[in-house]
Amino acid sequence: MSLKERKVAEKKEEIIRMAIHVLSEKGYHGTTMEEIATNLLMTKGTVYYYFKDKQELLYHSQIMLLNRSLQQIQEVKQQQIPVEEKLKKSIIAHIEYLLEERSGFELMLKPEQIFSSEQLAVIFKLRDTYGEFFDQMITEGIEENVFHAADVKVVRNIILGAMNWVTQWYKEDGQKSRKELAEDIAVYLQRILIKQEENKWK
Amino acid sequence: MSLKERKVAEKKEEIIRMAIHVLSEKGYHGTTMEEIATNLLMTKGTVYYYFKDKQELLYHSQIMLLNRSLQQIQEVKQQQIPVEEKLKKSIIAHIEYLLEERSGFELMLKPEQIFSSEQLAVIFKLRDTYGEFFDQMITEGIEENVFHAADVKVVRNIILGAMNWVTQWYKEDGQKSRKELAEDIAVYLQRILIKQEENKWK
DNA sequence: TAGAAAATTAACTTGACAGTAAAAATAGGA
DNA sequence: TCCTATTTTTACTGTCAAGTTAATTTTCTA
Repeated sequence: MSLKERKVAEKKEEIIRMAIHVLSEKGYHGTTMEEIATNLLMTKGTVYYYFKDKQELLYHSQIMLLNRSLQQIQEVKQQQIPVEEKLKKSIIAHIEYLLEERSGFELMLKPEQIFSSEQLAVIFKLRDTYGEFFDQMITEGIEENVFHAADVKVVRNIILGAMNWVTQWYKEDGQKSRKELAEDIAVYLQRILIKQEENKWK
Repeated sequence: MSLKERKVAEKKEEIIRMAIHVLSEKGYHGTTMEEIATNLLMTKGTVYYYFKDKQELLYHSQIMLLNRSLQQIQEVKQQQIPVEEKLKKSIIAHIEYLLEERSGFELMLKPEQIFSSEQLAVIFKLRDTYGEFFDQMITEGIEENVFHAADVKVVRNIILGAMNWVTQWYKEDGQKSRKELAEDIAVYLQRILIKQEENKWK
């Protein structure tokens, strides 16, 4: 029983991964169920055996991506390091993950066009939880007087925007590795918040 | 003759504007020519009379948006003000325009999925020109020693990303007006580059 | 190893939408 | 007012992809 269930789950995951892959290249409407299936050497019917319809498949793709992101940031959060370090690590982790999946994320842009309101509720909840992690870090930094006071929500979204935009312009051409890029961006974004060294001399 | 031509041009523009509007809500594949037409109280056939096909219509939508952006930033560029002010004004203008059209821009995200390579070349050229304005300001600021040295390309894209992301999260609910929001974001983004006041006291 | 349950396929239906073409309406000048 | 250009509509075709269904194959178990 559990074995069989695991097999089904595995298959589902396989399909979801491919869906993420294809969807990211062609967008929701540009992707056909047939194409997803063919890429996995199966037929459309099989995909429909595991997923009710295209929407549901895409929905699960989003959930998987979001959950993995959440897991990552949760790990960072638990570490016993200064808050500015946490923020930096979170930014780096986010960008690296984004570039790895360079993709699925891109269809997160207009979910209202696609999902049912129940599905949207779940997606937005997860997104929000993710965003709140950043809020917490920012607030913490402000309270500890490491960061400038700021409109937390605005700053959070500046950071998210700058990070998520990376897929739009970064080319994997060797100029800068993903890691280097992520670190650079983290440093620049930190500047928005961190109080300068100079203050310590006053 | 010229009068007739102007009439045609006006009609085309009317269609383009509606196309931008509908496309922005539903995305490229989610938008039908019929819908664009119906919204303008005309029939699909009329739209095809003015535009060869859907792709061409969308293409012209993009060009219009980009050209208007360019015009705006060019105006800012010509002003005789300090470079950090120029940057700030450019950011504010960009965000305000973005929120006004809250829309058409969103389909700029994956143009490769839609346009022919000739069309793409034009679009990318315009985009690039736009980006270069920011590069110039950043470089200028660094040379004048007003800004920190930085990887210009990375910083430019952080700024663009943070700005363009606004459509994803800003709600027109009165908490903050567009103008206030734009100004706040400009201030935060400036911090990435501007050398702090404190330096003057060293 | 028989036979049921699960998984897969092939062939089909359906609907939607891009694009077309010819007819109809509207204008504007002679 | 008639005639020609332009503009608009109507009704159509063709295609493509989502989703279905029944038949077939595979897998598992008693």
